[in-house]
Amino acid sequence: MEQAKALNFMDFAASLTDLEGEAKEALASKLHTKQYDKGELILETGTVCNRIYFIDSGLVKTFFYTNTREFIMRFFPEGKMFTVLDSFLTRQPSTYSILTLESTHITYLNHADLEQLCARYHSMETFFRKLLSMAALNMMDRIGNTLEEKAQVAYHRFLKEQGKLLQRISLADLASYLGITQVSLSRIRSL
Amino acid sequence: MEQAKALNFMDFAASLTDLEGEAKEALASKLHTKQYDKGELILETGTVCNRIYFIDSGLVKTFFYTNTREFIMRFFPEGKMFTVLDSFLTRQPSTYSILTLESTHITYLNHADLEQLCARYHSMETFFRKLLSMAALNMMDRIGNTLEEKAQVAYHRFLKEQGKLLQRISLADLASYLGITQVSLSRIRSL
DNA sequence: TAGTCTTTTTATCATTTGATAAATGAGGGG
DNA sequence: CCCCTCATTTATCAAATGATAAAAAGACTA
Repeated sequence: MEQAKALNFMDFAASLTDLEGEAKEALASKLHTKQYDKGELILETGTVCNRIYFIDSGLVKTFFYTNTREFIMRFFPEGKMFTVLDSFLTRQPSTYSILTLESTHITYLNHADLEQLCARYHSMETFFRKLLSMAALNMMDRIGNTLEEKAQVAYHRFLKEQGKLLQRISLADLASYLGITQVSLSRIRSL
Repeated sequence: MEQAKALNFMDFAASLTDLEGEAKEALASKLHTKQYDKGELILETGTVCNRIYFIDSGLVKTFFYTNTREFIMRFFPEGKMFTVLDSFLTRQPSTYSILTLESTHITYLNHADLEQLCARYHSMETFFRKLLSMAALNMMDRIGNTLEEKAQVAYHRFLKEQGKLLQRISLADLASYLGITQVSLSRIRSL
């Protein structure tokens, strides 16, 4: 169920479901693109997330703040789809923000358009269902890991599973992804 | 998006989507029921989870082991649907087990039947999509909380949000849900 | 009621992590 | 090449949690 390496939104969709010609055209006609510089906010806390994004190139993080610290839900590099799922589904203001960690080019689809496409084309609903399945699986994994692991184990797991990303994110960001402080991560790395 | 209080599988499905008569009949014809005593395993680690469950009455936990401890993913009381999502979707052996904490009556649907229903009826696909949405939202919530919270805060949040359940589960189970030891939980409660 | 088993609490000590501050390192612009 | 800024590491101390053992409290049965 790992998402295939897709170059763009349409390929990605096709890798999940066979979209018949008509659905495919309808989907393509609803897509938009946008370019962000490094360090730009794609979505800000308190805003409803109206879009589902595909990353053509670049890297983003989804995160939230508490009183004292920042916590990162996930990183998304090129070839992945993402959104702030709770806000996107419930239409409520998001507690998460999205920030680009690199110059990033995205393709997106609006919530209303997706709903309409799902209502009209069974195959689009299948696509969306599989997308949600992947999202749910990823999150389930993350819960299990977060519950189970000491920071040290979590760090090494990250190295193994997403080591490539380490070249592209700061240690501060990795720490807040792991749920620890940057100082604590530095300590772990030195062992 | 909170699941409405449903008395049975069919009502639950209807609360999420309008199933047309034919789909409704097809679904109803695929449902099975089963009764478990308290403390019975509904699913054991290493087995593929082939079913999606609705709890007519009772209470279960989904959990996994590490070398040293047990961790609980979630509790599910009557009126809720659940499955071991990763195994159910990927068809791989589950790392989670399901155990009844009370005498429990369930209604279930097999994976193959669900797939078939989804392929045949657009409305069933919508139902499944919404089900996955709810599951994903719940898990997202849990990640955020797990990342963010100190055990003490997590305990009080649980009291507030699911306090009723506390009457029905052991403190040991609550501890492993919160990701701490039972001794640690006892300490927190005494503050 | 006494006895037994389970659950919960208390106590002690070692380990992990957070908070804070300071030192070191790396990169960029004058 | 020097200065500035930002990222990372190191050091110190306090707080939270885990591991272990033992005591206390409850639940159930004979």
